Order: sequence, then structure tokens, then C-alpha cells
Amino acid sequence: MYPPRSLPAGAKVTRLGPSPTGFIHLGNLYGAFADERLAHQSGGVFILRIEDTDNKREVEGAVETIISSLDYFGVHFDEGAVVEGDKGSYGPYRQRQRAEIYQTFAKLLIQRGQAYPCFCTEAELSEIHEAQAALKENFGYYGKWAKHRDLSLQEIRDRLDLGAPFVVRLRSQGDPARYFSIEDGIRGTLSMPENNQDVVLLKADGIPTYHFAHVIDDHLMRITHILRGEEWLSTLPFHVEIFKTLGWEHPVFCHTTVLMKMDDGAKRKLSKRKDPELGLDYYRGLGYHPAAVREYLLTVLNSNYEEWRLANPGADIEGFRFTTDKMGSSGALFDLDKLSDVSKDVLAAMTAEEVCDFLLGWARAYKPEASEVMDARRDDLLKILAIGRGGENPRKDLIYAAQIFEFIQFFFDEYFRMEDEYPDNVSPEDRKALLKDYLAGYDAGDDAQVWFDKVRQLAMDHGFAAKPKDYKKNPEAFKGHVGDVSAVLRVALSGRRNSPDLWEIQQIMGPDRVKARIQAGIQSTAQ
RNA sequence: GGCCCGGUGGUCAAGCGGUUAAGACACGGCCCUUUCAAGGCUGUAACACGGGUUCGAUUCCCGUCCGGGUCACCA
Repeated sequence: MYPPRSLPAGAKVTRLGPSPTGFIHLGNLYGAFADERLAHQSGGVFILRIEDTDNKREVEGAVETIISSLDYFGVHFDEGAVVEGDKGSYGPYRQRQRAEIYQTFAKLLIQRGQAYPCFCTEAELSEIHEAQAALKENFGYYGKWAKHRDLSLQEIRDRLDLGAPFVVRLRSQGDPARYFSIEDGIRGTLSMPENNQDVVLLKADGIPTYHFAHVIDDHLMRITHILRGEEWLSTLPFHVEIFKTLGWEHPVFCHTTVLMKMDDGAKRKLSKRKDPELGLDYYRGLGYHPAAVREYLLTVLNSNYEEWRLANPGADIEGFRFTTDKMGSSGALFDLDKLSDVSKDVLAAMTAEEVCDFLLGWARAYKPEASEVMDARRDDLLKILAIGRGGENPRKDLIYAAQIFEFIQFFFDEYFRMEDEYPDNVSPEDRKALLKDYLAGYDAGDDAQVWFDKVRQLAMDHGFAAKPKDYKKNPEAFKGHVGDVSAVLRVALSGRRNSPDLWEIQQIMGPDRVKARIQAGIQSTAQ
């Protein structure tokens, strides 16, 4: 049972240990990517272990949510909990199902005198806490405050006979006046006081605390690297002592930084309640591509990743050597701007088909009406998404699905609306005249060059410069330049000042739609 | 409050005793351009503070300040 694993030298075994609260957040994903890379690039194993020792927090169906959310973002496990049951031979992988294992070790520790039952009630515990507060001593159950640490066998037996509920505590041998140092995979050498807290190992219901459970599991499952948030740093002394008490070597601890956010000029931890962007659903709902989220998180995760990516665009992630010592140890601010920038690059590198499939997949789940409209004109949609794609300098207009839809929705009459104003340096009279003449001269058969020459001619006919340079040289001589004329056409056709190439969008719209919209533009200018 | 971790431009960050203190995002300017985007060039902007150690500190040590974490029969 639980033999050492036969893996190549240097292989790392990592695990993600979410508790099944049904809420999986960016921090989990951040850690999961690191765990995944560490394991897989070393030929190791990546495990999913469900840390369900707190039944109060458990939410129905949470395991499934965890697995599917992570799967969506490309995190796959080699071993561990699956929706129904387990995969792998170091299980079970749900801690509640491992109760007997923990209890066995707890018994062993009690036999050896390294742990003891404690019958303190909640009221007694809070009395201790208050007394400590009054005396300004450290809080906790330790040393002279640990009332039940030295109960005689008889006293224990009496209480047991009464059926008194009890927990099992570690009989700590540490002395906080002594310091020990430990190598953290991310932070280097850490110096901490020894633990002297008689921490709870087994709760009254016989289920272990996180502290006890993870030590046993990580040892038995032959975990080599424990990646976890820095909120665990302060409990590290317990954990080290528990490993030591059990006579086991501890894995390499790697404490990651917490994700922060800027709020009213102050940094603070991303909070589940206040920050929707902490939840993974936020990104999925908005339609950030999983590859973009991964790419972004990787840049935050490893300080040299971004540089590598710049040097190796399009290279497979396997080519990047991920290391814990390149992970940051100061609070990283979550930066949506940066995510968007990364996302633009990721989407620009994809084919129109890929973007199209992704967009439609998103729409089916989050915007069903729109998905029908787009499905009905899938060929056009593909052409729309192909505009400016590929080549040396692809356009980078697209960020996330909801935004993409916003960006292209003017193609669909169902969603077409005037979002931007006409340029105000073109008078309504000129605008109307320009649109009328444009309509009169419009020929869907014109190629891009012919079409553009016509626009230039149109500009000149109405007192606009054919080239911006001409206008710049001599602003008094013109009402504006051809760019202003284009802007008028663009607004009439797309309802906005910013769109992909005008000629191309007209080709996709088709002559009827083009004419109708120009006509509508003329009408709306009438009054 | 105790303990722990951290503090380089607005943000993310290289840097590990001697550097003109990288780079990316954001922001400004210019060029290109029928708009926007992209691209090219370019600009503004940083070592929290005070003491040491040292020939020399952003880098090492101490203190202060600031930020964060943690002090549960939650993880």
C-alpha cells in the first residue's frame, strides 16, 4: 500500500487540493497551472485531491464543478478524484473517505504519547482565549494553557465513560524561542519559530483537520512539492512538526503569493464576495478564451515566461521551463488590462475558424438568441472574423467573446444600431450630400482600388482633400480630408466610428444591405 | 497586539555589491494610414525612509514606516 512511485529522477508529484465549496477561483487556477507544469514537464504526476474535511462547507455537485471548470481552462489531472470515484492507486482521493487512515495514525501517535485526547468544550476554549487576551499572551492551546495535555489515564477513561466528546491534539514538543529554517521553493530560506501549539489533529467527529490530513496524504501519495497560498505560511511550523513527529521527510513547500487587486488606490486581496473577477465563471461568461487566461496567468506566474513567449511566439508551452524560483513572492496585482492585451494576441494568432467556433460555442451557452442569428449566417461570420487576420500585422480588435460580438454585431440587421455619432466636423448638409452621391455611384462590383478611388473623387467633389497630407499642408483650402468622408460612410454602414476595413465589410454585407443603410443614413439626416 | 511574509516607475517585473536600473502593460508624442486597430520610432515615470557594513550599496545587516497574511474542532 502506497509504495514509492517509480518515476524518472527529478520527477515531481504535485497535487491540487480544493475544498468542495463549489467556488473555484482564479487563485485555484493560478496554483493549478503551476502544479500542472511542474509535474508534467518533469515526467511526474499531477493529482486532484478533494479536501472535504469540513462537511459544513460542502456544496452539492462541487466536485463536478471543480473538474469541469479546470478542464475548460486546460488543466487535466493524471490521478485523483473524478466525477464518479477515483482514478489511480494512491486513493481514495476524497479525504472523508480516508478517515480510517488518519485515525490509524492518530492512534499510533497517542500510543507513543505524541498526541492526546482533549475534552475541552467550546466555552472552556473561549475562556482560555479571554484569559490570554487579558494577560496579553499568545492565543492558542499550548503549554500551561493546555489543560488536558497531562490528564491521567484514569481521568481520560472517566470522561470517555461519560461519553464526553473529544478531539485529538498533538502534544507539541516545540519551543517558539527556538527558530528553525526551511527552504521554500519560491521564497528561499525561511526562518520561523518552532511550533508549540497543541493543534487539533482529529476533530470531535473523527475527521482530521487540514493540518493532519494533508501531512498524511502528501506523504502517502508521495507528493514531492506542496504548492499552496501564502496564507499557509503561518501554519508551516505545525506542519513541519507533524511531519517530524510521524517520522517523515516533508516535501518541498512552495508558498505562492496571493492575487491582489487595486481598490480605491489601495492593494487588497481579491475577495470572493466583492470581486466577480475572482470567480472563473466571470471569464467564461464574458468569453475570454481559456488559452488567453492561461497565457496571462503564466505571465504572472513565472517572471520569465513573458520574455520567453516574446522570443517564441506560437511555440508549445512544453518548450518553456517553468521553475518555482521564478515565481513572485510579493503580492501580484491582478491586471485586467494586461489580460486583455494578452488575449488580443492569442486571438489574433488563431484562425478565423477557431475564433468562429469559439464564439459560437460561447454564444450558445451565454447568448442563445445571438447564436441563432450568427449560425444562420455562419459563412458571413467566418468572413467577418477573417478580416485583417493572418499576415504580418494582424488586426487585434478582438478580446473576449462578448466583446467580439459587440464588435461585429452591426453585420446583423437584428443587432444593427447607431452607436456612435457622425463626425462633427462634417456638416449635416455635407453629410447628406456625400451619402447621396456615394449611393448613386456605388457599385458592388468595384474592387478595393476602384472603390477607394471613387471615395477620393467623392471627397474632392465636396471640397475635402483626397489625401490627409494635402489637408495638413493646407487646412484652409478644404473642409476636411478623405478620412472624414470615410468616417461618414463608416458610421452609416456600421453605426460606429471604428470598424474593420470598409470595402471588406461591404463585400460581406452585400449590395442590398449597403444601399439600405446608406439610404437610412440619408433619411436620418433629413430633418 | 504576537508571529510570519513582502516593499524597484501607475501596473507586472528583471536585477543577487560597481548597470546609462532591462522588458511588458497602461499613458503621451511623431511616422505610416481612407477610420480604428496593428506596426515603426520616441517620450514621461521607480530602487519606501533612516542608520550601519563596505572603497562602493537597489542589492548585505539593523531600525522605522507601509502593505499583506495568520492567530478555529475552516481550508
